[in-house]
Amino acid sequence: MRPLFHPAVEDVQPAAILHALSDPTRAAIFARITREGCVEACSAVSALGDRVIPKSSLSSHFKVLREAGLIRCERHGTEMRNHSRILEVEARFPGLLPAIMNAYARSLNDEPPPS
Amino acid sequence: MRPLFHPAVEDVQPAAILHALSDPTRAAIFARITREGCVEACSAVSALGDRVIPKSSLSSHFKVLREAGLIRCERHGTEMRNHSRILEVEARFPGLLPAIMNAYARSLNDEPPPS
DNA sequence: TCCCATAGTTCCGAATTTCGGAACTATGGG
DNA sequence: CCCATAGTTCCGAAATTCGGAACTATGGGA
Repeated sequence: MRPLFHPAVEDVQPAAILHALSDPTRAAIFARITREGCVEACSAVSALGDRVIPKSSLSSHFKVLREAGLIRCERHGTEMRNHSRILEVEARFPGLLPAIMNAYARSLNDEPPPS
Repeated sequence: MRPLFHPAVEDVQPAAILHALSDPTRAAIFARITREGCVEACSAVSALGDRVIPKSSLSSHFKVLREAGLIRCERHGTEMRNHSRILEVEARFPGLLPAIMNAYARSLNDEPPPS
């Protein structure tokens, strides 16, 4: 397995970032990776509410985030470690990712889960 | 023709905004409406580079922007006037729209059109 | 009033994208 | 060498997007 492709930070496109984060599931995954520094792929499953996300869907979510330049993925043994590229992206597009994550946090506060 | 539906600002969702603006054409339309204050729909066609955007596509782009809460549309006679809701959205999600528009502006500077 | 031009919307089939189960591959440990 | 774990790929079904053609709404004449 050759290392996965990651775009150089100067090739990262706003459209790709917005598309990647326009999916709440991916945004939650990215938020978690950023918050925790490093997250192993499958462990993210159990953490996103109680919804079960199929492995194949998760795999493609990670691929979208990686190709958008939002995360860096490397294999360690049998597991995949995912790191946030937020600092790199922040340098290129100042304020973008914090604003997006704040917006999601805000809207989650506004609408607590329908209990 | 009854007035079009516009979401209240407190119902505006980050996912919808990111999805709407993840399309460069829509982002350009929104940027133009915001910059100029008010733009009539079809006049936006000629302004987006030299690419011809079919009327039906334009119509659905405006619809996506409107339903995401980014613009307000009202009919005046036979034409449609579109206003940016950037101030409302800014109040709810501070920094979000400026950061997105800066990011697009930045990436356009980085890659001038392939002449 | 009727007709026309302008401006947008709707309809609908084709192309593209997303979803997710099942099968497959990679890696490390007995 | 075989197995368990972790992810990826494949592929058909479902959902979205695209855009041409037909349709509708509005206002300005004649």
